[in-house]
Amino acid sequence: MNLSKTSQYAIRVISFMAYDNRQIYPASVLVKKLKISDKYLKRLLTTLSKHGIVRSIQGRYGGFVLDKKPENIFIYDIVAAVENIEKYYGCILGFSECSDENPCPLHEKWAPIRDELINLLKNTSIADVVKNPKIMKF
Amino acid sequence: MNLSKTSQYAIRVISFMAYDNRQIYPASVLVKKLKISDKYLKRLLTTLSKHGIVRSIQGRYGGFVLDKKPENIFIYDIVAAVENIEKYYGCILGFSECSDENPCPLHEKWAPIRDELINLLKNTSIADVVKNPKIMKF
DNA sequence: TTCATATACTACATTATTGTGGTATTTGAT
DNA sequence: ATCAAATACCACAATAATGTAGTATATGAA
Repeated sequence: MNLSKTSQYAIRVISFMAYDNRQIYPASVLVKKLKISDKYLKRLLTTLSKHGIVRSIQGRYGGFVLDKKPENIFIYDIVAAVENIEKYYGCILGFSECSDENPCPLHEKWAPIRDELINLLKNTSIADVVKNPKIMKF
Repeated sequence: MNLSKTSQYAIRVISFMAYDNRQIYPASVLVKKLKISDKYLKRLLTTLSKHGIVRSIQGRYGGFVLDKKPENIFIYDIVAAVENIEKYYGCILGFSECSDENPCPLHEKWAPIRDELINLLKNTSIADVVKNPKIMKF
């Protein structure tokens, strides 16, 4: 019951870049700092650039930069960029036809919790995350 | 953000058995009723019997019976029987060292939601589920 | 005792996620 | 123009979850 590893990686990278903002980071530096598998992180950064969350600068002295202010990048956007966000709206028992109108037996209990989670993702920006980065060891 | 398919299967089977309690169901009947892959469901039922949630009766005219009253079987027990329940207690950002004392940046917001979910699983019995089985098409 | 029909077990197949390797392409500094 | 150093791309490897096949074993009814 958590975000995918890919989402977690993405949040950590973006957070690191936000922590010391407006600087160009080559992927190699991010790999070393965050200890995420080299090729996987590079691919992830390309994905994030295609979704307008980072900007990629090719060629020598290139790298990646945040494309928005940390206050305007929300966890939800990052998760939606790297995995299928629909998953987070699904029925906890897996009934595709489950809805407010046609609820599964757990719907009334689960839906509010699910909504809280989605609101958490939607309302939490990378700026919020970076306010207390202690555990992230930047 | 939902239970694993295996957990969902398990809940549906147990719910079906609770809906018409104290009857012996051969796996073949459960497979047909619930449209879950034959061998996968049989293996799942064996797992559930090893965890004392159902009782298996071998040989001709055998099958599976609930081993407790539906009021005493909780979603949490079923999930814990078929997947690693620790997963549900984990940090949303994946930090293994994240805790109340050493929180990740999302911990304060996430922990209460996570606790609500766990309470939902712990406090909801199969009897509760079966009260409104409409969507389950029993 | 035999037999039909049930569960138990073992190994393999498929799929999705995560991780790796090699090469092509881009581009600023020289 | 060339080169170093960066991203982009493509194909494959490893792992975990889910699904399938075949066989062994159990047991009540006849």
